[in-house]
Amino acid sequence: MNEQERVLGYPLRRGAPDTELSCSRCALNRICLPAQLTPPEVRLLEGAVVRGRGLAAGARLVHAGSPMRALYVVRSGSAKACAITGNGDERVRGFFLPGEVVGLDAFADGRHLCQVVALEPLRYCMIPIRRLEKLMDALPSLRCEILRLLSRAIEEAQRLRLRAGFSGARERFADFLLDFSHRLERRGLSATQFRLSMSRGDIAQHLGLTIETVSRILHAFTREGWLEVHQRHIKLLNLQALIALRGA
Amino acid sequence: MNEQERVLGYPLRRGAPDTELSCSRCALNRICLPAQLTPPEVRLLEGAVVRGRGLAAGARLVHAGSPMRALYVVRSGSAKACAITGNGDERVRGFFLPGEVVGLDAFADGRHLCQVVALEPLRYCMIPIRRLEKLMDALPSLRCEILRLLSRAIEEAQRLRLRAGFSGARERFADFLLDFSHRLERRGLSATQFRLSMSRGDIAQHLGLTIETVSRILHAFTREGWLEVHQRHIKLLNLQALIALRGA
DNA sequence: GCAGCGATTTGACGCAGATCAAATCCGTCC
DNA sequence: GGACGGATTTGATCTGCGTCAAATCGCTGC
Repeated sequence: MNEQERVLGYPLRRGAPDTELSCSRCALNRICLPAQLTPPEVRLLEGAVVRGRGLAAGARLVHAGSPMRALYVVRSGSAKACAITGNGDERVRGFFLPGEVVGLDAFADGRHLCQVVALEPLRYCMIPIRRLEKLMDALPSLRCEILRLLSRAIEEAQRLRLRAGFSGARERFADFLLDFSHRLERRGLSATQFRLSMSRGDIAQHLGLTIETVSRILHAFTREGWLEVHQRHIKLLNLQALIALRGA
Repeated sequence: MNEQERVLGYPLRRGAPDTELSCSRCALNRICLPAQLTPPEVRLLEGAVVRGRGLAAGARLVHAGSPMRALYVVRSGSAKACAITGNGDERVRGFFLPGEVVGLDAFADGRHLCQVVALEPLRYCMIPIRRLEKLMDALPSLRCEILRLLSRAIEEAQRLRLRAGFSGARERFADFLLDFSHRLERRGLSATQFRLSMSRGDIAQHLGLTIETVSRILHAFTREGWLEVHQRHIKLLNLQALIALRGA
């Protein structure tokens, strides 16, 4: 399989030119923003969407502190959001997979507080914020969808916060793996075999652990027969064990 | 000073009947929802606001899993939001002070995922969700304000998550005290002398610590001359030390 | 005033995970 | 191919905070 055509395992249709821009025919449209919209509404949305240039791994999709110009949606590849601390080092706040919306935290004061960095070659769509506002006036269902997305992000952040506060390293890591697996599955990819697009350091940051601990846990899970690791490739062998560990 | 008139230190104007319902004359209107609205817009909002009955300490403002019927705003008193785990025990997600909006996390699927419990006698306003939606159609600036609130809640939750993952117990506790102090100050109350309306257990839950650790840290801070404690009353003596500890 | 009970404090101890250090792996550039 | 540098693994040690246990405080009702 040509690696160019399977960035993060996401299949690009051969012959579908990259310049094509149609939410209705996009393979992500069940996951992405238009999921709840009627076909005529989707057509209005399409008119507002701009296709971004591709980004190389390591390039920034949004810069910390930059004014909010648009919402972004990952088309292929993946990215991480990082807050920058006073000392200049970064804290990984989260990861974005295809179909996920980037930039929701910038409504608060019109600026992006995190930088968003491509973890691998990244393609994306964007909806300029002015057009989005006009569209929200015209389409109450789009407005609702945006509210839902924001609300879900709150829910998710709070869940992660409680996880960070209350569970041990193994639980957190199991939860991370299961969450990643679940998100891939929703995109029609394998829930049990995948490549982690982020470094051990990024995972550790995200979970509030050290690199060493992440490495040791991975080793421990392997020893227990719950998974196999080869570099960044993961094969989950015992989902039940991971689910039991995470708790409910 | 009559305790009835100073719930959480928030002064109720004598002679202002509790049945009064006017956002424009409400002492909280610089903090609450209408902060960004023009006077005519506020009048429209007023028409949608319903005054809730008072709640006794320990009573629930919203029940976990109940359908979202309204957004609530604390008028006086304070409350905590708790997630209920599979085992039935609660995890404190956050606290609400006068002027703060309760229920934003319910947009995601139309149900409240947390219960919200009064920590002391509580009075509140509510905006039925149907009316709110109509108002958002009519008032783009209200829609923006709601987006801002949601976005700020994401930001806050993520900040707390990173805090839980990366800093030690002392740092977390200093951050908690400073946050509480800051929120009181915004309400025109003392930033250095206040009563914590929640139990040590609630604080511990919220910070991902144990009761014993909270107690010990309070003791340690006292020994270092940074604050004085008498039951739930706190007097901060050295804000700079706390700020330095929290980090930036 | 006193009994009773939950909330809080204090002390002793153990462990999970951080920290420090060194070895090894892997991709990349000459 | 060989050398370099960053990423990852592995090992040894240290420590902050959780856990368990007991004492003390402060409110409520009698």
